[in-house]
Amino acid sequence: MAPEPSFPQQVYAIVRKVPRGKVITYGAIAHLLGAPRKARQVGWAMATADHVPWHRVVNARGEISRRHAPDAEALQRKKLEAEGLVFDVDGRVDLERYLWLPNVRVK
DNA sequence: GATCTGACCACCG
DNA sequence: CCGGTGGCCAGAT
Repeated sequence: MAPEPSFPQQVYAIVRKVPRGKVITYGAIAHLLGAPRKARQVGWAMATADHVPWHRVVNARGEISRRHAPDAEALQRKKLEAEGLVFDVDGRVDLERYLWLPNVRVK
């Protein structure tokens, strides 16, 4: 049996592929891994994640998820803005515009 | 080992 | 889009 990469590891692999100026949602990641209901585990994976562009991961509504460290929320927004993303007054981004999915290269 | 909590989402209304 | 509910699973107490 081929030792498949652990769930968190697969999550990291996807997050690392997210290009600059784009974002991905937890649900999208879980869905890509074939576990649409496992989105929560994606969050856990991110919690222990390191050396991954975690700031490019937002929730299903395009908003920055509430985290343990309040500072990180502002930091995440700052980084995304630095990559060209625009937040609305509600602190959300247009997923239709910024959501990135693998295999679907935007020209 | 039961219970609660948590970087969440899909579904329903 | 918003709010409530159920589900999933790992970590902490």
